[in-house]
Amino acid sequence: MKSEPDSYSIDDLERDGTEPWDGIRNYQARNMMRDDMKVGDKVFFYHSSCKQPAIVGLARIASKAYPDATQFDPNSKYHDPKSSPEEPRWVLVDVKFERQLKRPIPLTELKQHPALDDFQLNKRGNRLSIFPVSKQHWDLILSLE
DNA sequence: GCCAACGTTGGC
DNA sequence: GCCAACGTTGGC
Repeated sequence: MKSEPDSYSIDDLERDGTEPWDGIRNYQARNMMRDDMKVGDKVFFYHSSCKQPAIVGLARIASKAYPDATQFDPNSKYHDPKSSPEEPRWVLVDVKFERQLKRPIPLTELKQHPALDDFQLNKRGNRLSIFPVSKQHWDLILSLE
């Protein structure tokens, strides 16, 4: 799962412990949270749009998908006037801090491994803020730590 | 249903 | 700040 450290970093998650992952307004990402994520699933926490884009920590899914309250709040930047509590359009999951990596694994380094060519972060135009990681990729990336 | 315009993401 | 990628919007 990606996050811009300027808005929410791995340090913030460590401080907060568990955080509702609000503001996802992409149908593909929403569907993955709704259909594919299970409590206890492991998560890579990735810092995007910053000096050193990198995988920085581990987390876990801490809840099933439930409606994202910010969509009903007119004062929220995530407000969606087309959504209603009766028929919520957007959901979120809670994410629970597990640990920081011993060192951040920068995107530049991930790109150097041919075995990670088809890892989504390494693909051009990758804009999904949430995507699945295969066991092979997971194990390889963790071994770089 | 097509497609141009526009907005956003995110690496560099 | 630039630019590629790509999702969304809206006119037709």
